[in-house]
Amino acid sequence: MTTKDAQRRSSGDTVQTVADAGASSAAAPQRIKALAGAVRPGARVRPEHARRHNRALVLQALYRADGLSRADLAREVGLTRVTISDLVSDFIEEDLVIELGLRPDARPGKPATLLDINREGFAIVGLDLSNYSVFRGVVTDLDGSIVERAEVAVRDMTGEEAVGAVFTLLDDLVSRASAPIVGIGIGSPGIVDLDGTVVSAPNLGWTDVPLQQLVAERYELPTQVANDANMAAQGERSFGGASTDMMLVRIGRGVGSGVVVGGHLVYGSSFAAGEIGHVVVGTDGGDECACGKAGCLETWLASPRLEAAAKADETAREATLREAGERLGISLAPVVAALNLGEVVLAGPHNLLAGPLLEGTSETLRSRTMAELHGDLTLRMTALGRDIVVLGAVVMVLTGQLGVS
Amino acid sequence: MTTKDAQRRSSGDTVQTVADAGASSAAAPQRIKALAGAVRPGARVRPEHARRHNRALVLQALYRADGLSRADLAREVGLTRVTISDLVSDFIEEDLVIELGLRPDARPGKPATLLDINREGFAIVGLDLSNYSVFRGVVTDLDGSIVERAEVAVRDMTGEEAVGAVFTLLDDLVSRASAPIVGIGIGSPGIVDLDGTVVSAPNLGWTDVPLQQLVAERYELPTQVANDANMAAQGERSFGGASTDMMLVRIGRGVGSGVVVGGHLVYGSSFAAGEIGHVVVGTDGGDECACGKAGCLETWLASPRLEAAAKADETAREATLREAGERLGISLAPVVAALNLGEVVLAGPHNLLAGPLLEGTSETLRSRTMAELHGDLTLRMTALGRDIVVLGAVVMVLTGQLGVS
DNA sequence: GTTAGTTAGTAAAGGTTACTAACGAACTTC
DNA sequence: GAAGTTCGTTAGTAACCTTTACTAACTAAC
Repeated sequence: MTTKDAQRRSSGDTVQTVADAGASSAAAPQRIKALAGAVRPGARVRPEHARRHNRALVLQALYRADGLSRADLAREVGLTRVTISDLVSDFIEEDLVIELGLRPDARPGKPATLLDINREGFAIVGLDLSNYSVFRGVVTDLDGSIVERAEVAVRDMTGEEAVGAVFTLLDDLVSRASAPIVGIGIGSPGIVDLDGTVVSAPNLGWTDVPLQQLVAERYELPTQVANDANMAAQGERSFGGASTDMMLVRIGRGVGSGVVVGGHLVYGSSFAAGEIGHVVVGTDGGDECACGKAGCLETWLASPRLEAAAKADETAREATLREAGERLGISLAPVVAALNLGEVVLAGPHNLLAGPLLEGTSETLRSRTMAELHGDLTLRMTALGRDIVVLGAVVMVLTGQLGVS
Repeated sequence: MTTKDAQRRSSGDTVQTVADAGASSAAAPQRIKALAGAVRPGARVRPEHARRHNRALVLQALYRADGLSRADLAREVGLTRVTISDLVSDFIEEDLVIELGLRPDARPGKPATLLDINREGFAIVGLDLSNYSVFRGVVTDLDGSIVERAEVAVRDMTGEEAVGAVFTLLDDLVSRASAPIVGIGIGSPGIVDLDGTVVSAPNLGWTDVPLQQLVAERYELPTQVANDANMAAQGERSFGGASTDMMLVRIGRGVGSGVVVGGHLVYGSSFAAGEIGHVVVGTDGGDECACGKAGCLETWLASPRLEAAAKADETAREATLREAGERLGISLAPVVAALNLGEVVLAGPHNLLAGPLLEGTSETLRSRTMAELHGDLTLRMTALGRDIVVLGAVVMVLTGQLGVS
């Protein structure tokens, strides 16, 4: 098996991230090679690429429904029992899959050996840099269950110093992980390109910061950096059970969103997809915005305004929140129609969003689109709360390294 | 080679369409098996699936840049010269690729044998059912050059009768094709699902008409049926050189669009993506629409209104057209921002759209989004004119059967 | 004119992958 | 206890792409 491993490892493409999982962890029984070097779209397929794809399918099936046997997997994935056995034996050798024992059912035939992903045997580190006063981070297992938390205050930090804060936070979390780390996911504000370079994040004073590369090299771990709202959308997709055509709208100091089409995140022609905060809403003016225009979505929805309104009397509070919701509905209606979205999810301060605002958005969306044409549209709050970005970061790592989501 | 061929042909998945290309044409030297039975996403990869993928890559490279040698292909695609030679020899046997002769250059080394797709050796049939008074059809070669045209009047035809008109048109075109037909593409109005069933097309009185299946069985040819605006977007992508993140807006009796994200057409959660005609625009009312709402995009932009305005005096004409354009811009702005589109293309009556309307849309889009954030946005008319839908249908066939676009 | 170096394309051999066929193991049902 | 069923493995095969090595055909330079 040693030669086989060496060959498999040496072959293949350059990967976005530098190192493989487990390299920095003594506890790792074997490297995880599940998707190390994913098949790039549009590239040729060699036998080992096919193998990787099939490995991902098996992991995905195991991840979704635990307690499957090899024979179950064969039926589910469409490969033969022989091939599945071969793939599973690889996984078991890497400690990525474990045998749970015999299936307890009373059925004819030899009892099946149930398998599961070794969900607690590996860790993932997720970071959320979107809050202006604090960077938050977590360590989770493969299920996304949070096992460690950490924060570092960053108020007014910018540039190199902010990068240093990321390292401080990661140093802490990585040292506290008790299982081999599969990878690091980081949700950053601003425009982030496909290589995980933060093209522009004004609040952090970052311009063309190759954060993904910096982190990957420092920790020798596969790293994914992406926009915070996009990561939140990923998190909602996997852990919030959102549909394959959905939009996640984050409302906080600003307004951002992540758009998922056909199960895939949309990046856009210059990696700025989801940046809807400075779209002008309606044809009747509005407050002046920091960007120079008037009536931007952010002027209606940014949390300072909503919080101020919330402190007013009950009637004014409700009116302001409902109007904000209506404005959101007005600007989302064309997007919902054009993409035929099945679901729109809001994330942000629950006390501000969950009441009249959500209702206003919902009613406006319905009254401004053709519901009968586009089928049912679900509008709801996320159930993931504050952890939505870090969980999204975890999903990005799971997807990138194991092909699982 | 015979056993090999037989095996390759017998294996494989069920295909959306029933028959392979060339089955009904005596002139076909061999079946085209380029992509017959495309790899479904999420399904396991067997060796032959990988082969199909690589075949598509080679064809794609040849399609885009003609005059490539086997060695060029090897460099381009990333496979070895040996493998490329093997793939190319298959293509040549199928008559899908031809040798052009030696490269004329004066370079060191053995002169290369240039290859090209046999662009004139096969035909594709494309139909456009979106006009309310006439079904249009064409026969093209693999380049999309139109070699035959046909029409059939369908004013007030609905239901079975309209299906009959499709058959009449196809009978004519199929009989006039002088080369083996690779497949049939049909752009239909209304909601069309992934199987090519017209879920709903009110103008034609169609509900759940399995048009793709009907045509595929009748002509024993691979068939693709999709929404007309979506097909137009495909046509603009391939033959109009549009970018990978774009939107094509068709303005005629109604307003429809096709959205392309990351190079892929968006279908939406209930196959109604692009249906933006009945989105309410602005917050200042508008004319009543047949759908019951007021101020729908169609009330501002549908061609009867524009034509009426065009007959008025010059000042009123320009004002109406510009206002219509502005309304389009208002409703597109959120979509452009959310998806970070690089390009928006208009298709429809040139005399109505190309002037003040386009300008109004362009200015409105710029003034209501953050151009500096989203990079340059191109807004333009299509150069494909009336043929945009039939050409899109041709692209769908090319993509579906040869993996080329 | 000869030699060296380069490029194109082919041939043979080898490794990986997943398949089919067949079998033993372990259980239920009659 | 015999028969049937299901699980997982073993053995052998087909398909695919690779590496290595070769010939053919050209340019460049001495």
